[in-house]
Amino acid sequence: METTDTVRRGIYDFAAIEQKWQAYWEEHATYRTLNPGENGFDASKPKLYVLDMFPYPSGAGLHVGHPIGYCATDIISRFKRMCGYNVLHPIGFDAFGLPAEQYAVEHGIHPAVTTKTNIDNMRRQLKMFGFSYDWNREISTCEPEYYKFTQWIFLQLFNCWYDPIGERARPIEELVTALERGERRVDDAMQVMHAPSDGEGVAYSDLSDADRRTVLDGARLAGVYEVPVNWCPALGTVLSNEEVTNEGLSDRGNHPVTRRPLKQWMLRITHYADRLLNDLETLDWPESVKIMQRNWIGKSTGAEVDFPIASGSAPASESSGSDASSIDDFQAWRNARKESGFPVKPDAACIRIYTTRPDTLFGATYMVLAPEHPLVSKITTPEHRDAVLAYVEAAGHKSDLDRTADAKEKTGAFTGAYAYNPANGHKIPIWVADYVLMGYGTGAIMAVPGSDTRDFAFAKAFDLDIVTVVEPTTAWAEQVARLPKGTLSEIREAARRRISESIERWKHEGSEDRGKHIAFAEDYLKSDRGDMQLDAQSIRNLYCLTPRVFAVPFCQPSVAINSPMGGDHTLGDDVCDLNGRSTEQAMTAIGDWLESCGTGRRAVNYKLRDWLFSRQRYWGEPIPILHDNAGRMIPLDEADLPVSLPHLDDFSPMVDPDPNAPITLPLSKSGDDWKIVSREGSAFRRELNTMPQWAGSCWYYLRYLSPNNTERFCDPEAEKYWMPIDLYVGGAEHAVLHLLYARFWHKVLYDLGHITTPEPFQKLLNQGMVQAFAYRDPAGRILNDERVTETSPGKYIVTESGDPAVQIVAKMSKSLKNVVNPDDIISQYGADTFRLYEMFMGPIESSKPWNTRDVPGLHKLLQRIWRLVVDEHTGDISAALTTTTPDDDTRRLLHKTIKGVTEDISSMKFNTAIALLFEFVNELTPREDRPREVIEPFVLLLSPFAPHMADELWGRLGHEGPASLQTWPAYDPELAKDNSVEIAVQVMGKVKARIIVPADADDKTLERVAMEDEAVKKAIEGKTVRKVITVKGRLVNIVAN
RNA sequence: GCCGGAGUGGCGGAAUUGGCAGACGCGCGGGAUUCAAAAUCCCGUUCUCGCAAGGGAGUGGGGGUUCAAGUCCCCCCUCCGGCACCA
Repeated sequence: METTDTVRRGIYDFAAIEQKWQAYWEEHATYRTLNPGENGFDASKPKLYVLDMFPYPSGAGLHVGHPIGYCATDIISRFKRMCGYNVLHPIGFDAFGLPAEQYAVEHGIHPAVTTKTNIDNMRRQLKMFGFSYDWNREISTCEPEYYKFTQWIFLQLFNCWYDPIGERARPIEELVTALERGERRVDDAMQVMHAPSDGEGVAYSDLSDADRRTVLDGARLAGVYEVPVNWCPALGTVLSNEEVTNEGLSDRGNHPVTRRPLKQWMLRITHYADRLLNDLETLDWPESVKIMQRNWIGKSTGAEVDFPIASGSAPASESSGSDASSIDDFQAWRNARKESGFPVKPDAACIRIYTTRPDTLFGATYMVLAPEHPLVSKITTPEHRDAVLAYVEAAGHKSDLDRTADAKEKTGAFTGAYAYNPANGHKIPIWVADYVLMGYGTGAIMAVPGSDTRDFAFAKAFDLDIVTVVEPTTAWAEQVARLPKGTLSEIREAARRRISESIERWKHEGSEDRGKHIAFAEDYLKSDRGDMQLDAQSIRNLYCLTPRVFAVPFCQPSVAINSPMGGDHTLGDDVCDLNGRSTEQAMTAIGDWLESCGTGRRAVNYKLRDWLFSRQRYWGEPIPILHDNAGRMIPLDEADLPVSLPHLDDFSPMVDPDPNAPITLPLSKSGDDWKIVSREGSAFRRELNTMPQWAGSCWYYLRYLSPNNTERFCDPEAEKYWMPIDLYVGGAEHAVLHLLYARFWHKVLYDLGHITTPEPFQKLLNQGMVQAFAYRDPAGRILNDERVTETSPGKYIVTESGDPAVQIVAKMSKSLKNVVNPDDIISQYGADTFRLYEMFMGPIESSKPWNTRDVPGLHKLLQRIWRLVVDEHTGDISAALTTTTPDDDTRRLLHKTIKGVTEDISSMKFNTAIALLFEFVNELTPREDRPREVIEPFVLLLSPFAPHMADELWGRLGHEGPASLQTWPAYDPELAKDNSVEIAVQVMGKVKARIIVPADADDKTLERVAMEDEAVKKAIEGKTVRKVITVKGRLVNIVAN
């Protein structure tokens, strides 16, 4: 034992080496990055800003999934630094928000304390990996020095408005000026009219002070609105749409979420919908993330159409003043609309709908209002009132979860009221149903059951008319024809019944385009059940006649029919004839027609909702707003920032299982000295809501640029130099939340001239998840590796029972007890081994299982590299390390390795880069003579991956300073090529021989050498050579038969 | 249901974008070294038939294009992620 220790003095002591170099880097500020203007800053170098998504300081610390992205960015940073770049590579902590606070609540310690402890632990872990962060730029979002500027940005949002004409945010003062000059006016809902026509609206100067305030507050990008919000009783706070899963549970903690109307701070991200959508095109992001953002923004184009409510349907009501009006004379309404044009706000006598398929207007056979739609109570007739009220009541009580679960079953209630279809004057019933959402479009739809799946299902359930207005394509009909036989015979039978019932009426309608269908129908009735083939053409005919017999409607674009129908010619000249037009043409035609008639207009809609920005929690940024007794909101001055979070002993959220319990805010428990602000003799109350989790992370990448600037959120010179971020690496779970919010704030700051780039994150990379192996027993139970035994490679049994088990890949989870702690791995093998292992596991962007069994392989690599340089017995430089000139093959190997590693790092293929390091070591290990000329550059190649060992070896090789500050080795492209290559010779596509030829051998040489080969001769014996294909440097294929 | 991504040895994964499938690592087998073990070094390792030489099959399944397909086209299956009454 003792002898071993003394003899092997030169053993690879990773613990000592890593400690030594981490201390050195810290002492010498090796990775300190200078800003433009600082002493020693080299402006001639190109810049690179490499950013990791910063971590939440959770009590559990880092698990092995975190560092996989951090290793990747560290390798890139170190590599580019060696290539001569100024590299900005910072880190910090996302310390505010629910996870930190939940932890504090659960452990009964103040969040400020737990957060600090957790950050200290995480910082220790991060340093242990040897990442080359500039620790001078470390930030934490919960420090007042940081959130001072989070609050400052909030004030920017509060103090600006979105100008739809200039398509950018502008200071609110500029709106005041425009309003005072009369360039913009105000409508009767106190909304700014951005392009008022003559005499329209009210002049701002004519408004009272209170109204002026309402106008301005309504225009701000940050404002308070009463809206139905996601309330999570268990967390005691509201949540944004993005924080609620599609099961209606909280993103964090999986608690139920209910809807309740509350007055809340909203950020008007919807103004930026188009820019957030369009600018995605300029970004080098994974397509999947772009798609997710596009879907979330959910832009659609179509039209808004007004449907006048038919008189006689609305009851004479008790509160006549607010009652919906109605019209008696459809023609008169049309004429009036032609005069007035399409009003900005729908008048009381009509229902405004939004549709993406205005070309199907003639097929609108009924209308549906969302249960929350304000017109519901106004148009419902007395005899339907009870049923409708009951339905609306029930719909209101349904949680999101219930609504999702019942999605298949269509429910609804008839209001008793009717509206006129503006295209054909048909009187159509108005229903209430919860499949129409108040939050999208206008909260009302025209139902076109012939061309919409949901309307179709609803119409079938409630026996409403279905008219086909788009002729199905043959392709669709063929698909239907492929349905199981039973389905088809059902269609056939049902169709027969419907046709015989309706054929007389159809004839009577005298529809022109029904002529051909009627002929078909008569044939159909004459034929026997058995011999009537349901070919594609019959299916199309049947769908045009009686779509109801089908299981699903035809919803694709095609050609318009029945638009109008034969019997519709009562509308005089004002008919929009779409028949025979393609869906695309019909859209244009109906759009023009609607606009000329004043009954509709083209419109754009978004799924994106405004960002619900207040939280009823303690551990977040206070919102820098004061309230006066008149209900006015007063933004604080910049000089009053930060509004420090007051210390509270009881900071727990209000948790009441009753989803309608009145809300108490944690900050209301603070003393009056914080809550009440006196100014010039008046008392003001502080805003008691806090900002959400995401606020701090919306701009942290800007704070890194100049974290110590107390005057500004960032230094303009630094911003101009470093932005945008050249590489941003993090988990895919932030695809919409963080990445959308941050882009929004960034654009606002850009509009206001505070920063110079329209987008923050130029290139984005999602690292894959680190999973774990698990095992499934015959009963389907999932077990971890402690409970199974490997009997032979790939075969497992449950240790206890002997049952067979199969290996599967699962998420690491506390419940499975298969979470790997990086501290354990590092204490056993060192950080360099850990880094190499994580990078060697596979492509950075794909998820893959952690396998501790594989780790020693990478440790062995480092030990072998160590022994290439150091004599293990003496601790001196190995005697095999010589100053002799390397032979040609060795030099070629080095240059090939440099080329490969350089290219692989550049394209972030770290796993194959490490494979090249292995190959180099495999080749050099057995050599008695290892020229320094190849070993030294190799140590530099190792540096980004295993920085501690590289710096140590570099020193032992007799150099001053760390390897990580050296210049990246260059390669000679000529030397990186082989001079002879092995080429496969195929006969009819099968490899029959291998030949060695010069690397640059031309086609003729290849063919000649191949034909001379004995094995080839044998293979083509007795055959005629038809053709010889040669691929230089790759293969020869002889076609012979 | 819709939109993405993926399926390659016992395992993680490579494969000039149409050109020798399985680089590299793990595991496994064999050998050297050792009194022995660990460590180290060397050899082998897709499956299958065969003592061997050698043959056959093979990238989720089925079809196709091509001298040549893991890679391109059509159909299908499985897994993972996202969205989900968005009119």
